[in-house]
Amino acid sequence: MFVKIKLAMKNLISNIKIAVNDKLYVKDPETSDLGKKIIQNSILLIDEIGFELFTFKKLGDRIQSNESSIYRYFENKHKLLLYLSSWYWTWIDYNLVFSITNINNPVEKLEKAILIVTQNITDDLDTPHINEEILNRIIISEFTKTFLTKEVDEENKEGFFIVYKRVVNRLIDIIKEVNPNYKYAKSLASSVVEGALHQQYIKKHFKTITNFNENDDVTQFYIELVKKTLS
Amino acid sequence: MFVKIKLAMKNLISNIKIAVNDKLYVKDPETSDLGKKIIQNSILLIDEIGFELFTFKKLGDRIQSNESSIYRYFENKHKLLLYLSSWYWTWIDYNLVFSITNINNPVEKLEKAILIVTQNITDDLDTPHINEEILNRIIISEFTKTFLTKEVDEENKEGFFIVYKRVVNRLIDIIKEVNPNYKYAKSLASSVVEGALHQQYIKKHFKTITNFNENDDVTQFYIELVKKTLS
DNA sequence: CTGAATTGATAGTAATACTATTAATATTGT
DNA sequence: ACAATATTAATAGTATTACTATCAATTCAG
Repeated sequence: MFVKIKLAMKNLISNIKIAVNDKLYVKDPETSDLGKKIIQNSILLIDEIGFELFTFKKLGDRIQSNESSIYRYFENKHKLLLYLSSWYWTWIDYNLVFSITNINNPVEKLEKAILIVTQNITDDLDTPHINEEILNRIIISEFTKTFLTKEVDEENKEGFFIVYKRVVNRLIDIIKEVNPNYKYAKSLASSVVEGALHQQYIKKHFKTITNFNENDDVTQFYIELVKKTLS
Repeated sequence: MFVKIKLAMKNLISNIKIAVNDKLYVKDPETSDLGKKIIQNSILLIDEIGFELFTFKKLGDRIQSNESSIYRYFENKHKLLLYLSSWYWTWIDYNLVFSITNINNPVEKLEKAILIVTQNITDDLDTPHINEEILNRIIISEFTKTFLTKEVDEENKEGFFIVYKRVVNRLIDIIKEVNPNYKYAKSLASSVVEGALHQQYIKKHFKTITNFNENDDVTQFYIELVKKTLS
């Protein structure tokens, strides 16, 4: 029965187009083949060579298209990364909402929510042109850079980070449900979401300062940490 | 008596040159006036315009020196940022070690250590050409970028991040002293050090997902979190 | 006070991050 | 089926960046 409901939800999600803030693109990449190719291959190329070395020229070469055509979809690579990030957090948000629907026990809800934001991601086959596992790797190594810029405040006002903050706010609400008297619900929630990305990064690159191996989930660490902090 | 010892230590620190991994520079900037000017003004300029827009040309203009002269000290701006970061973490490490010397109670040690890595920094007058308050702002907004690159693993092997990891390791040791049975000492310590930077950033830029105002210390949040987690 | 080291000035290169223009191709509406 | 329109491709061009190389000027040290 539970499985059936989950499948029904999954079907639902596969028909919902993930809507991204329209200030992030010049032309919506979801509306054309070239657009989808840009999204799909930018994810692969950024994963391969990193965001710093990624250019629209290289992407054009890879998809046998022209640099200038890519500029018709995105103003610059920073906006493209913001687009990919918004897409990712929207997808996480859907998963979060679905995973806690119909669950009434706050602690159970908390555990499910933490799982969603901390677990290792595998590809979601409902989105053929986007590989979530690879997108997750990009988020782990590149997302932080989207807001560590001189333009944060303007871009924040334009709503480029709302989806990310929405995910954090869902966690905040659940934390408050579990313990309405806890003083630092906001900081705890934002710590978990950002911290999970950092732990996933260092388990690959700074192995001496983490207790996890590359394939481990960091989930248990965060569930224990949050539950103890709220007790 | 305690104050006297602290002052004696402070005098000690003022005579100890903060040594930075010599692979990070071409010529040691501490050995010349121009070198010190480069350090001093790179901190100010990066703080003003951000690391992305910072160039050696602009720095040269500012210190009435030449771009090519700056290249005689640092290979590129990335190495310069790594230098500043190493300097910062070495300075934090000194402060950490001094603040816990002669303290035997592990919990007290823990609280002092967390204070050092989470508190708002003010200028240390023992280092005339380096303004720690501003350097701290740079670390908050730029340090994470030093390791979120495709070259992390090589640079990590070259030891560019040892001082940072040394600070984390000091915390790990103290955490283990407080609770030798806790399974995630490493991840907890690295979470606190990186998390504190993130909380300090968002209290300025993403105010809705933190419980702190710009001038608040995030220390209390972390002390409570760690103590509860270890209990 | 002379030779070595340091710094400054200038020039040059390849790559990046675009903009502009025009041509080629595909799509659509009637 | 065909003209109008939209989309994409190709090419060229610009300012800036991130350097390297060379040589002249200055400083410093024995």
